[in-house]
Amino acid sequence: MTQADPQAIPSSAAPRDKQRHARRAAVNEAKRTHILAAARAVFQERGLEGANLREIARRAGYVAGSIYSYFDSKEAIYGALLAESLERLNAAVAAGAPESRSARERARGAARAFYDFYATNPRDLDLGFYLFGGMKPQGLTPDLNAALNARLRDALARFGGALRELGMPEPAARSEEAAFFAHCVGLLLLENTRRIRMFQEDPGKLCDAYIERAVERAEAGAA
Amino acid sequence: MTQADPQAIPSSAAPRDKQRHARRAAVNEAKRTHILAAARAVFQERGLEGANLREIARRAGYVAGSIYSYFDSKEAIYGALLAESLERLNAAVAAGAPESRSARERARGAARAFYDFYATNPRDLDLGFYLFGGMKPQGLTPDLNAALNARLRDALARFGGALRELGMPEPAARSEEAAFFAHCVGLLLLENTRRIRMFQEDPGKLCDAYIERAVERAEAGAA
Amino acid sequence: MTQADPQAIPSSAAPRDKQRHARRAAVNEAKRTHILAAARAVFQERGLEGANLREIARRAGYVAGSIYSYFDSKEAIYGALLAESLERLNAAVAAGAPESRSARERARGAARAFYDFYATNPRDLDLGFYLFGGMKPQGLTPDLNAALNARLRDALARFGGALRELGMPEPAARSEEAAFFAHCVGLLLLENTRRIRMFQEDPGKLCDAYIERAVERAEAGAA
Amino acid sequence: MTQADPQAIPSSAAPRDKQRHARRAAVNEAKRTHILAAARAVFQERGLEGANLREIARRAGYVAGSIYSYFDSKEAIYGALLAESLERLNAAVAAGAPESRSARERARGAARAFYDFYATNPRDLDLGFYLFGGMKPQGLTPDLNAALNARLRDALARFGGALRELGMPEPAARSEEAAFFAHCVGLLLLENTRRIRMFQEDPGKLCDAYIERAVERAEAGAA
DNA sequence: TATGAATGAGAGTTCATTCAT
DNA sequence: CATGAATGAACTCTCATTCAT
Repeated sequence: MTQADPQAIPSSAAPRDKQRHARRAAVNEAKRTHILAAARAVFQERGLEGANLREIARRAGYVAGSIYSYFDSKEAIYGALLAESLERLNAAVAAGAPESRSARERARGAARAFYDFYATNPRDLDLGFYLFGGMKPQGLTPDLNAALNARLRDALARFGGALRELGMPEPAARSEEAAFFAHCVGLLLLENTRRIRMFQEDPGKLCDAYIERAVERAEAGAA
Repeated sequence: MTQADPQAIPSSAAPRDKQRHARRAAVNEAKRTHILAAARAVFQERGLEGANLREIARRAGYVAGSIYSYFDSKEAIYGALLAESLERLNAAVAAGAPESRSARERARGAARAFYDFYATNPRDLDLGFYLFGGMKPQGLTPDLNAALNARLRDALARFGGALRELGMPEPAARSEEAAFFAHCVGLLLLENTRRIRMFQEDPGKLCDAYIERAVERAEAGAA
Repeated sequence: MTQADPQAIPSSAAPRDKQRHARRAAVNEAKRTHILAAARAVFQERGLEGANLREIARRAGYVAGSIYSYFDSKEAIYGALLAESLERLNAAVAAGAPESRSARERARGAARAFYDFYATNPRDLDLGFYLFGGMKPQGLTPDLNAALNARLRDALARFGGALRELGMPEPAARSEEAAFFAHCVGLLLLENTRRIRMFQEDPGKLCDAYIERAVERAEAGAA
Repeated sequence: MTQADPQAIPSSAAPRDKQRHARRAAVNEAKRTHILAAARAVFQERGLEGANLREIARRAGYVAGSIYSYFDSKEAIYGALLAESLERLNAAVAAGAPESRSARERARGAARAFYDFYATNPRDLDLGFYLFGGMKPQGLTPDLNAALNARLRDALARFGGALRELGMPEPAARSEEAAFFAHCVGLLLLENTRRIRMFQEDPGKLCDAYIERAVERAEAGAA
């Protein structure tokens, strides 16, 4: 409104602009985070199919159209949600494999934390697969995609690194990261779709058994 | 009109009705199959989310409403499609593990055929998980659900049976069926979502490696 | 921005919000009324069966989906229309039986106004009977139903009250309200369906005759 | 098909054609009646809104399209159904007012039978009003309309005639037929729409009271 | 910034009716 | 005569998105 004279307070004008900009960015980021929290809550309750912008906005205290000030599209919300989900995943895995433990314990802890994260938050898994499967181009740009992939690898690297420390040679360790990820995903899908019931198996125990075998192979130093 | 002597041409009057009825039933079945083929094609191109009745009907040469002469609802089409998919799966697995081969070969053949079936027809996998996850009650009745589960287990039993023959004890063999299924599903999802690229791994080779380890464990007679 | 001193301009800040809110509510109400008017027009031309949301919306200058910003469902429009219709009925009956007149005149005036209202607005009658007959639960909640019933009774009570003043004993007066309502409805239906033509009678005169007899009975103090 | 030589059997050819034609007409009529019975049953169970051709046909042992061999349209079925309904009404009224009784008894009996017919068969009333209100042109031709009106008047004439015998002068008696009809219709509608509940009155008793007053007026020889 | 009004496309489903067989 | 397949229009309702204010 009132245009401040830049010459009146010469040494503080630029910083003031910067400060204002920074504050605005911070506020904006906070609101985005708030909307994402609402979106996550909606997904948790209704799933991906049942979620819609109106409901997400309502939870965040907005009206549907207002969301577009913060996100370009519904798909963009999904993308942001996934990014944030992967941060939580990394935090969980890091917490499950403290540096203070032995390599064996870190391998087990990281792997189990990875599995538990998605077992406890099944909607995060839905989200990931929905997005990678069907998201529209503007929702998941190559850049974002690469960033998300990187964060997922980071999480798995905690497990892979421990296996390497235990003695697993290089090509095998990398393969094992992928294989373990696949195994988890499969088990989680079986659980989420209640498909596991038909086998009368406990997916958590199957995961533990898989982890144990991988650790054994690492210790044996073989592929 | 001309009253046919029932004894003169014994197998004519009633059979003619039967024949007509049979032909009608055959034609009807063919049309259902044709519609299902159209539905499968639509799924292949658009995925489950993008598919809609109008498009399915259009592909089959119908108008949307006409589909309801053959299927009670959209979900019923999905159910039929899944049932048929599982039949093809069983056929593929059976073909991949002929009785003439050794148990080891049958284990490998069945497992690999299972994986290849879904690797070659990724939409069949989508279908299965969509349906078991989100299908409406009237589309997937408990009866149908049980039947579908049974067919899936049939397919996996070829693998599990061979492992048992190789010496894998009981609780382990059953667990392995579930674990192998989960591993396949995970790998396939990684592949379908192009997520596997980030690991620069070949999912087929990862599957083979998994199978090989399972066969070794079976031959070692351990869990 | 400019922090207004609450004491300086006492009736400005909060009231401005209130005013805006009030104006918005008024505009909203006006639009609802406008849609209801369109709906009433459609009913008048096409009847209840022929009416559909698209047409109602089109008349109101909207697209079908837009109506849902103002009404939850088609049935809700009907409900609102009926409520509003009953208000007009009460106003008409009240105008037809001013307090300044004698009881006899008020009985005649109220009864005749009741009849005339529906004779002049035949679709209001259709509406009432359609709704009470076939409306879906969410369209006519028990609460709304009770409220509507009450308003109808209010209108009839003007007639019944005057009869009581004229000397009609209690159980008879209440019965007469129902009987008169029935008589009106019957005559109106005969007129609306052009069925009255076959009797070559004037329904208005038949109504007057009925009213006259009721008034006489009231004055005779008998049932 | 084979054209019979009219000269070969001179005295029987024409009659034979007539007989065949008559038999065909009879069969046709029987089938129409059968379909109407099915339609009536469907209406009784589902009401006019819930009824549809497929269901009517199904009940009659036909397929929807087959109905068009016997009726030009759905509306034509309704028209025929109403015609038949009026026949049953006349039969009921005649039975309720035997010639052997006194004029007073016949007046009461005819009126009450009229009311009871529709009170017992509410769908017949729906039918009548639906048709006269909204039926498409081809469903209710002027001829049919006139015929239906005539049969309705026949039924009411039993009541009006008895009033005349009791001493009601001409213009009044005719008016009373219309007025009584209107009163019945109103009461029946109140009952069918459960609207009568709000008055806590018994519609049958209200009808009796109305009849009694009409009879009294007839005996008093006044309008 | 946030609103709320409005849109337009599209969804699944129902139904009376037609017509070749 | 009866069928069954097929049609096309119509229905209510949902939703992401846009835009003036």
